[in-house]
Amino acid sequence: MKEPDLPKRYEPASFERRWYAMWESEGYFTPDPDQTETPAFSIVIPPPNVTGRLHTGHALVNTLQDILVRWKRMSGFNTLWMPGTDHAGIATQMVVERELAKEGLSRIEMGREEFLRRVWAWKEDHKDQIKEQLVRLGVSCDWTRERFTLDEGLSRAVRHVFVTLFKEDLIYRALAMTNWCPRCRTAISDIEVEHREQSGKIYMLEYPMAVEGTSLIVATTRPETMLGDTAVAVHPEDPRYRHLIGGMVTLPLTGRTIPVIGDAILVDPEFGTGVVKITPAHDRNDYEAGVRNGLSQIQVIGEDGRMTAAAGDQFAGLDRFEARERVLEELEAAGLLRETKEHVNAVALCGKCDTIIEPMISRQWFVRIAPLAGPAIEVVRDGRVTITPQSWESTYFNWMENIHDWCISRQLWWGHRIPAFYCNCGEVVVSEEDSPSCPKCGSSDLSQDPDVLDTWFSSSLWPFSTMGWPDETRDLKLFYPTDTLVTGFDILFFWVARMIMMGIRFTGQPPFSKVFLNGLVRDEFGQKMSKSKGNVIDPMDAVDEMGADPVRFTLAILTSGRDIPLAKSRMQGYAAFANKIWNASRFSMMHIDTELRSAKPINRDELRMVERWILSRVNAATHEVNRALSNFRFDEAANAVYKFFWHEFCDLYIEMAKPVLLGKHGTQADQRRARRVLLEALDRSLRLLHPFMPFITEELWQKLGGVEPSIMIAPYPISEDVLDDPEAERLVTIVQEMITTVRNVRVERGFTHSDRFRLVIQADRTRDAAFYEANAYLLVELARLSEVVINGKASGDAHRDVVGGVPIAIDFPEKVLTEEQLARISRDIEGLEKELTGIEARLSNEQFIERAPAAVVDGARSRKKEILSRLKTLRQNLVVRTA
RNA sequence: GCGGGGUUAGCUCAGUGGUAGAGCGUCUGCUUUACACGCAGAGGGUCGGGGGUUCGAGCCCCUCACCCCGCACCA
Repeated sequence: MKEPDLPKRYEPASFERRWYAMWESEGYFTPDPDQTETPAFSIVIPPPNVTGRLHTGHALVNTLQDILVRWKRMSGFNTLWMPGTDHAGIATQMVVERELAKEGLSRIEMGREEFLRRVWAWKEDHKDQIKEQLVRLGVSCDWTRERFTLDEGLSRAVRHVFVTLFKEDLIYRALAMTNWCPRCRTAISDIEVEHREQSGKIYMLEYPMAVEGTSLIVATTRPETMLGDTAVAVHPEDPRYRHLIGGMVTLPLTGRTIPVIGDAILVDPEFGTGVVKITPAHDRNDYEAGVRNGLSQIQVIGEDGRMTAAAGDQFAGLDRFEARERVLEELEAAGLLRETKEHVNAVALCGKCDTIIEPMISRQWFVRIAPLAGPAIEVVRDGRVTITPQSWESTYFNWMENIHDWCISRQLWWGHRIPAFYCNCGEVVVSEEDSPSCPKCGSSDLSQDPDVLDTWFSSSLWPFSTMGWPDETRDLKLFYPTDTLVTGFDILFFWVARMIMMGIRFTGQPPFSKVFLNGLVRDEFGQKMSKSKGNVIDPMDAVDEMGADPVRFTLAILTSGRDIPLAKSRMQGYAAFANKIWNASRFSMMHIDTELRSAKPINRDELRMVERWILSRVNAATHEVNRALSNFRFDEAANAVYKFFWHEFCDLYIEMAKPVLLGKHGTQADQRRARRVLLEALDRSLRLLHPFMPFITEELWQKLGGVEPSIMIAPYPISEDVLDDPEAERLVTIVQEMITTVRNVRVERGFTHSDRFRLVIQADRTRDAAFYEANAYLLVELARLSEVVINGKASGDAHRDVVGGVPIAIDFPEKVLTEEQLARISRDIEGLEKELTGIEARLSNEQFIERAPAAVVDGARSRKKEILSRLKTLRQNLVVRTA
């Protein structure tokens, strides 16, 4: 035995950065471009915002990808994980505008060119932050291929797609009702609008009829829009009002008179007063009603959220919510505010800044999406693309089948500028060229559309634009379509669906065959993390505190397909696991020379039962980990390796191997063999663990003197049938249960750790008797016995039990039972009797015998036998004096 | 209104027809020479309520209750 060259505790800070630097400099993250024969495995990263910071959601999605990527790479695939970042139009522009505001600057004053220069500078300053944080996590992305959505190559792909879709009339420009964010000063698409229930007020306003002397009452939650009303509608069949159709009402505060119209689509006579005010310029339904009825549109709210001149002198320039108050005051004064009621409604908010959306008519670019959606629905239906968890497929279909055209123009400066050019002659030129000339009048004095594209437009091309498309590159040939996409369910519509549509349209294939949607990271009580709740866990703080491996392992073991309740205590628990791995390796190194790594293969015929057992168990864990990872069951995979390593390898195998390793039992040949098996089990364990805990496994592997230069390119264990050993599992399990029984009774009898007893095993079957004889030392050591007697005679007062069908007796120095043990035995007996009643009821049921599978019936019969034998034995224990 | 998910041990969650599980927490011992970030042992659940199918239901079907998440509507 020797002192290992290893600290007593797991100290991740001492090696994590070192190994990452080695992996990267050795080029292990970069696939071999010449290996066209090897099957490829590729993943593209969901690109984080270029100026963002890593949060727990990123930590999760990237840990999961890295587990898959490392697993596949070790399993022999030519593996590419494509990294990169997203320019994130609105988000980045907002951040930089905020920074400028601190200097008292605004982008408007600064101008487009200068502003963009500042954003690029900001991007350059921050672009490495996300990468550095991902590196701390240990992700094995191929950084030599790092991409950015505004790179020249990706921008070319964007222009090519835009122009192609425009030529096919799948992109068009139109005046339409759009969601306008007065704060971001841009239109946004429908899915960027969030709805939130809010309690507010609804107002009943009186609109006097111009001639009839009566009046109509309309209800509204947005009184300021009345300034832009151009009609009042009733249901054409409504007997209360239909005679008023064609008449006029005087629109209060404006002096305008507007018509009363009949519209069966807009008006539900059952709802409210049955009269609806129509503001075509500021409400989606009203807009459509306006188009149907040829009404004019009066824009009373401007792009900045302030009232326009058209709202009238007394309101112009007011913020829309100030205007609301003023309108109400004036109506009140005029006696036309008839009623104010509490009202709950869902307000539309900008998904980026929470500002209330103002519906506004504007000229925007749209993708005609239905023709693209059809094939994208098909590939999920026919299984060419699978979504896990599968329940998301219905959500996908539901959305795709009711999809609306996608507004892709944004009134921002940061992003891909729309490749449309306007000529003074009125011609619109859509071109991939930077400065096309007008095909109609020949002029070269065209002005480019000032707007940029929705960030998600470029994101939707990510799986192939990052690989050099539209050129036919080697990357595309080798790695496209990619294999798996891992991302959060929150961007299923924003990103996943659109990638599938664009991928099919432009490459003829869906961009990936499997989608794994991970849940939302929540706090330990299932609450959303938020700064205001103060329950946010910063993944980098956690990495600093505990190491990257425990953080990764925690995220993996919590990923079952639902939301992830992340708790500090969980991470601490898996930091303890890392320490366990560390110390088990440390123990092993006390017995293993590194040259054993090159030792000859294990001769299975020489193995002792416990050695056969541990190899069978490591094989079972190997099988389970591979199976679980294939099904994206990260929790099951992590659990399998955790349970195996801690509770089987450490708690049982190492303890069972100690007598031989320490030279207390067996020959020198036994000791050599035990070392070899210990190494084998540890080696396989570390490789199994590597995708989950890359750093600690590398550190330990290197200390063990691995054959390959790095564990990350060593082969991943695969299960081998030859290692499965049911006999060893059966016998060693019985030994374990015997040990537990002795320990248990020892405590209940009030004996201590150092008291030693004699154990008698009635092993009648000759083959098993030899096993117990040969392994008696295990029981002596682990159950702390004085001696084990096979088929001997126990004293009449010994504690008796039956373990795995084998009767045992523990000879205690006193025959006194404690109250506690008496109670325990009685409880055991009661439990067994209850179970017996159940089994007997089943066995006496003819239907059960007839219909249940034979294996189940046999199982019940042998269980009955076991219970009877155990009951008989346990009852003997009660026939003694009590204390 | 449409769709999806959930309700299992104190907490957070696994468990898709055959004798109820994990982590953390709790209780009791233990400085056993890899590890007290440890070892050993224990306690703790009529699997949301009701009904049905089945020889057998936490698991399948129906129904009720409550919770969560999308989408749509909201004058």
